[in-house]
Amino acid sequence: MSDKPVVTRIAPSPTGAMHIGTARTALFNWLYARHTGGKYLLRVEDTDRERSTEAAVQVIFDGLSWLGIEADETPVFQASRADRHAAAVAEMLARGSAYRDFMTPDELEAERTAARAEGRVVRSPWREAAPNDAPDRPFVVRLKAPLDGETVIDDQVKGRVVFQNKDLDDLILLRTDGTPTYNLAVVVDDHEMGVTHVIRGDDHLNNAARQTLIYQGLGWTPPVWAHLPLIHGPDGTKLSKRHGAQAVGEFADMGYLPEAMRNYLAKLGWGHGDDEIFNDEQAIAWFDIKDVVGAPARLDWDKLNHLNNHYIRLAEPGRLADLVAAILKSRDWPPHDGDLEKLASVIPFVRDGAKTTLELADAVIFALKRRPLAMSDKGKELLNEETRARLGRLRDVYATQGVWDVPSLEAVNRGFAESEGVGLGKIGPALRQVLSGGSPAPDLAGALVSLGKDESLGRLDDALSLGG
RNA sequence: GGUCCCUUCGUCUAUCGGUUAGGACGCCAGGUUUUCAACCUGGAGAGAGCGGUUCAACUCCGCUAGGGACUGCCA
Repeated sequence: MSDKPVVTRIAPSPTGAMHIGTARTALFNWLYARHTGGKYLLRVEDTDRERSTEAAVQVIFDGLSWLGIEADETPVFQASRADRHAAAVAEMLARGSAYRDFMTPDELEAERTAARAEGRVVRSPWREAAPNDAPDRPFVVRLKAPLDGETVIDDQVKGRVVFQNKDLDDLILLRTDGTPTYNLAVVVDDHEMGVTHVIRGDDHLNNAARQTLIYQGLGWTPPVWAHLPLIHGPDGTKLSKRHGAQAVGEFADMGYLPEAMRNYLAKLGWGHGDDEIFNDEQAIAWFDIKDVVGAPARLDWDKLNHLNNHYIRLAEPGRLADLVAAILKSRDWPPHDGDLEKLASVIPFVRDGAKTTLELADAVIFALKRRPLAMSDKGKELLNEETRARLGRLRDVYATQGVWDVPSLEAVNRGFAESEGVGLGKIGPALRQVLSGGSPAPDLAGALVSLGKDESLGRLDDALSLGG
């Protein structure tokens, strides 16, 4: 709220996969920090020891670095800060803004039922108990929240949200085993990490009010809040596995480029006028939390594909070659010497129609095939006597062709068809089969160029000698 | 049940009370064409409903309906 430098953070919990919504939240935090010249931090919320695993932590690191949004400082692990959390609770106890609650699980359950029936919030009888009434049994520490008045969240996305304090319960700060709960840990960590802007999913909007009370109980100033709507599946329900993908890693495996994801995710819930395609510099220059849309957005595969295609067409062929090679390897495609170079030279001819690098991998196979190519049934059908003779003459034309590029070969093909007195339609399909062996391939000239003169002539010779 | 959030073309969105409600993806039609794409041109397509405030409402307010979140000693 002041002119302090902005500090944002992403605080995922390592529970197995990193949801794409978490990735977008990270993106927005990153964009806002960059936009304001502030810092963007990462904190791993691993206080749930049962679910947190090292592998799950790695998933978060991998997902974030794949997306290209690196934190400005080394990650903080929440579990390692337990002593700080405990100290904060001790402070609250001392200040009288927290109390020990000795309710048994059964009593709590009964109170919960009663409270719900009466349409009110759970209240503990220990809230006003004298300190020396303390029985000798396990207890939790609860926030002693105000019973009346209101708590206002001046949210940057949702606007002014007012909560009646009577509707806010005394949340648990420390569990029976002395470990801190999420709401306490978040407040303590955010405060001590110097976080100025908490930008997170709007499933936390209610928590913001209660966390504000904790800030007050500690005598601290709450951060600026910004609650982002969630990302839904194409059908408007919560995004889940059955929508095709949910985790960041899955998008990577499906052949999406990180810059395409960044552009697409940025456009989900935020926008800058009519701009659809923009790079990181533009996004950083334009981004402001205040422009984030308050309503949930649905994941639109068509649009993601469109953007991914755009970025595939922009990418360095060498980089795409590496990506495609990795995909082919995972399909047990045996690599040969020079394949990587071949890929880089072929990719420019086949990338226009590729929505993902998976499709790019499909599109490139025709060029990697080794002679002699197996002829498809369709190819055999097309190669009748007449066509065979014609391709023979075309082969001789190619043999004398010096400049082997797209414009020249297009001219050659047209000229040849003319000299034969037929349309290209009489030649193209058969030639395509001969060159590609029935695999998807670019247009004729593109196929010839990406194959190279020697390979093209070789494949022609193979086909023409077949059944002589 | 209680508290809170959300609601413009199929989808993502623009619109700071006055616009023929704009763009993008997708869709449809046509063009180009040797396949599939890509590409070019054109087209259809929206303010959830009902009240109110105002000279004027998609925009402000209220109600209803429909989605969603929270209501855990999970985060």
